[in-house]
Amino acid sequence: MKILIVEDEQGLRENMLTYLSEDKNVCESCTNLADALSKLGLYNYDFVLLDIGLPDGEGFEVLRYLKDKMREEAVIIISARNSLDDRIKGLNIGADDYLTKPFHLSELKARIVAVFRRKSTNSSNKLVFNEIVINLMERTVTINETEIILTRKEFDMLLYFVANKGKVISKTALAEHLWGDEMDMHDNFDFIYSHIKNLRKKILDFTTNDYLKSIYGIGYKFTDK
Amino acid sequence: MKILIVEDEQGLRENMLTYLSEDKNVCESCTNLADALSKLGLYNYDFVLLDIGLPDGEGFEVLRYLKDKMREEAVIIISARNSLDDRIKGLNIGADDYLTKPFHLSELKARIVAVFRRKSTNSSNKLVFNEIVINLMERTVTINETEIILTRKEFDMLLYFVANKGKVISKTALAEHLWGDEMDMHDNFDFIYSHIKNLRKKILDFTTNDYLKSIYGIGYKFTDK
DNA sequence: AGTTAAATTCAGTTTTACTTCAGTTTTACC
DNA sequence: GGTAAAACTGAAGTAAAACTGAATTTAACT
Repeated sequence: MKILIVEDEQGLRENMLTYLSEDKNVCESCTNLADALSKLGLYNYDFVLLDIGLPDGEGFEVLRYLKDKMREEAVIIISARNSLDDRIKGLNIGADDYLTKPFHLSELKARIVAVFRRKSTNSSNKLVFNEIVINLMERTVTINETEIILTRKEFDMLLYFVANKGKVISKTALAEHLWGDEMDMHDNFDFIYSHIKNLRKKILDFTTNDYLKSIYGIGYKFTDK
Repeated sequence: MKILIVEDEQGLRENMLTYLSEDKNVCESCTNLADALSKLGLYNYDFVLLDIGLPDGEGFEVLRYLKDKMREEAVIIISARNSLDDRIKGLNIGADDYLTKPFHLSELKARIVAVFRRKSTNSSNKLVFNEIVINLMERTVTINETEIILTRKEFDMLLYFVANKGKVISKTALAEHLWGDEMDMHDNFDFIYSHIKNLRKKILDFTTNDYLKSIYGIGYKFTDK
């Protein structure tokens, strides 16, 4: 595989370089943001190992660049900080995994293999909204890495909401999406109230943000912010 | 949304009226060409659902009228004939969609939504007036990047004002747009005063410009400058 | 079949927006 | 400036909408 290593610490960079090269990988490295973006502009890689704290900016820029250009490179973030925010931010912008310094080179290799397998089986089809991660293939939802168990209706409901993130969804539109338009619910939204309530409860058990806002008289809105 | 239904078949007309009213639309209806033109002369609508075969003429006249006056109303033609000619003729004169009887009311609604989305996405979803940004899909209003929470009536009111930016809106026109013409408010504008007051207050909490000017004895005017 | 979970209904409660009202301020016109 | 109509204001009442917990019905899975 062709791997780009973006890391300013000389020792770590050279260790990764030699260690990964032993496994028949083609490795290149650079020490700052500008060089990384320039290299990515010239070549395609299979993997980018990305330090966040770089001398000329944050590694997130690379992620944004790749996401913006719809590039296929797998990215593993390598960061000194172990904050949840950075981890989630990285995964949000499209990173595939996250590694905190210090780490064993063997762990790095294991993660590369794992990410590669996940990407090639194409089951990494996930939607990320802050601490909420929705895996479409597995039909699972995790919040802060703990899975919440949703029923069919709850999951479909959540999907419809996130598919229309930010937009206001009327209760009738919701009903039509979930039950089809044959359903006549003359002014009876009890079951919607019920499902909304249950979905909200499950979400609020693991995060304090209210993602599902009510718009009085209009409907509901799923929001990121 | 404010919808005008032009349909001479009593059953169908009443069905559409009740069905669409359920979705918080303000609906009015008439049964012939003359009334339709008269109503369009008096009020603005968001949508016109237009039957072609009317007792006193062809619905195409309405389309010509709207086109001639450069009106913004979206038009969905409803016709018993399924001839390609009519369809083409209608779309040529400026109809946005075409529906052949008989049809399901759910299909009508789906088309209304689709036409509305097409119309609104074509003309950049967001309305911007200096520091005020109105997002129709999200049903949000931000002033200097902070969101202000508006109720239904406040939001609809604001929309009506900005749609008629610079023009003076009489209180009766405002009342008719927001409540439909069934509402009789014999010289009692208390609720308008109330809503205006609340809307103004919310706006003035975040900007010092008075966008909503009162024209004594006449009405109100939303202005940019 | 029987068991469990999910979907829906129900009745009672809380919340919210809309309207009304009474009192005050502003405006146009004499 | 005085006056009456028009416009505004804060607060209170009211009905609709939304929410809730639990009960019931329905569907799903051995």
